[in-house]
Amino acid sequence: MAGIVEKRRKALREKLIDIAEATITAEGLPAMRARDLAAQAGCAVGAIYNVFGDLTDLVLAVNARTFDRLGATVSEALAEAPMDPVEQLVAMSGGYHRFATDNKNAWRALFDVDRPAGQDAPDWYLRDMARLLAYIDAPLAVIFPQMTLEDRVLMTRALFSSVHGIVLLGLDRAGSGVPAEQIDRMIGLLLRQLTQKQSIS
Amino acid sequence: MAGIVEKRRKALREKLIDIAEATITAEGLPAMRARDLAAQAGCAVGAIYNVFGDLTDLVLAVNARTFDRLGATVSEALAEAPMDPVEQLVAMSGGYHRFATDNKNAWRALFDVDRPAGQDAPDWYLRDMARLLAYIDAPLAVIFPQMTLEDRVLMTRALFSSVHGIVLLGLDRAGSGVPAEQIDRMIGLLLRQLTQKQSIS
DNA sequence: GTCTATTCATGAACTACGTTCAAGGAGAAC
DNA sequence: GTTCTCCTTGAACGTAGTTCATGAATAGAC
Repeated sequence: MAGIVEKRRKALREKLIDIAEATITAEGLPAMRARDLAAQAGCAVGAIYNVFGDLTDLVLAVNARTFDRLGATVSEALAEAPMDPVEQLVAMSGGYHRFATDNKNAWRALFDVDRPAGQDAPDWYLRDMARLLAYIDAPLAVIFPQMTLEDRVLMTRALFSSVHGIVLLGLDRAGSGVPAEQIDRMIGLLLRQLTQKQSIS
Repeated sequence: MAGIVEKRRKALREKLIDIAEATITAEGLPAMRARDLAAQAGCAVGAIYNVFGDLTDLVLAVNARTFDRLGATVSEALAEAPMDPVEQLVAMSGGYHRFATDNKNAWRALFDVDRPAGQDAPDWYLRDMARLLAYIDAPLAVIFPQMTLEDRVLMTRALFSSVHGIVLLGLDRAGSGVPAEQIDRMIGLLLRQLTQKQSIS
C-alpha cells in the first residue's frame, strides 16, 4: 500500500489549484484566502502548507495555467489570421486583448502576485513568455528582413510590451478607462504605423 | 483661538505624507504600516484616521506628489530636447524611464495601490495624466499633420501606454528583466520606426 | 475668565489575514 | 500485530488595518 500519502497529496494539490483558480477567476486574487480554500477543499488550513510552500506558490500554479491558456488563445488568433504578417500581429494583439478582458481577474493575477525581490521567475514563466515572443518574432522577421537579429529581438519585446501596456492601461480604472473597441483601434494604429513600408527618403 | 485644531490636523496631514513618502521611497509600499507611521509621526494610530479615511487615501496623497514629480521630469526632458519632434518623444520617454528607475518604489506605488472597483480615479490623476498626454500630443501633431484629431488622441494614449509597458516589463523581475540601456534601445526602435516618414507606396 | 458642550486624540481591542506547531492519528516496515 | 515514523490537524501566534469607549482639549456663550 505504498504511495497512498503521495496520491492523496497530489489529489489535494490539484483540488486546491482548481479551487484557487475558480476563486481568482470569479472574485479576484485578493479573495483567495487560506481558510476559504481549506473549507472548500475539505481540509485543514495547515494541509495547504504540506502541499505548497505558501499561498504565493499556489497562485503561481494557477498563473501557470492562465499563462498556458493565454498562449493558446494567441496561438489560435494567429492560426486564424491571414498570411499578411502585419495582420498576424494585429490578430495576435486582438487575441491578447480579448483574453485579458475575458479573464480579467486571472490575467491580473499574472502580474499582481508578489514575487519576493531578487527571486528569478519560474521556469514555466520564461518558457511560456519565450513562446509568446516567438509568435511575434516570426511576422516581424518577414516585415523587417534587413533588421539585425539583435534589434529584432528587442523589437519583439518592445512590441509585446507595448500591446501589454495598451491593454493594461486601457482596462485599468473604469473611470479613465477606454472602451474595448478603442483599445483595438490603438493597437491597430500602433502596429500599422509601426510596420509600414520603409520610407524612400 | 479658532482654528487650532484645524492647523494641527493640517500639520499632521503633511507630516504623515512626508513620512509615508519617505517610507515608500526607501522600502516600498508594503513597508508602509499604520503603527510605524504613527510612531514616526509621534501620534496615535487612531489619529491617522482623523486625517485620512484610510491608508489608501494616504498612499494616494503620496502618489499625487510622485505623479507631479514625474510630470516635472518629463517636462524637463522635453525642454532639453532638440526641436525635432521624434527626438522630443525619445527624450520624454527617456525621462519617463529614468524617473521610473530612480524612483522605483514610488513609481510602482502609483500602480500598486488598490483602488476599489468601480471608483473613479481622483481628479489630480486625471489632470496630471492629461498633462503628460499633452506633452506627447504636441510632437505627434507635427509628425502626423494629416492624422485626424480623433486618431491622434488614440495614438497619443497608445504611445504613452507603449512606453509605460516597455519600462514596466523591463524593470520587472531582476531575473528576466532587461538592462536599462536595452530598454532605451527598445523605446528608440519603437519610436523611430513608428514615426518614420510615410511610405511612398 | 469661567463654564459647558462639543469635538478631537488616544491606544487598547477587534477583526482578518498568513503561517506555525504541538499533539494525535494514520500509513509503512518488519 | 506491533512499532516507528511521518503526516494531518486546527488551535494558536504574529502582524496587519481599522474601530471605539474614554479622557482631554477646544470653541463658544456669558
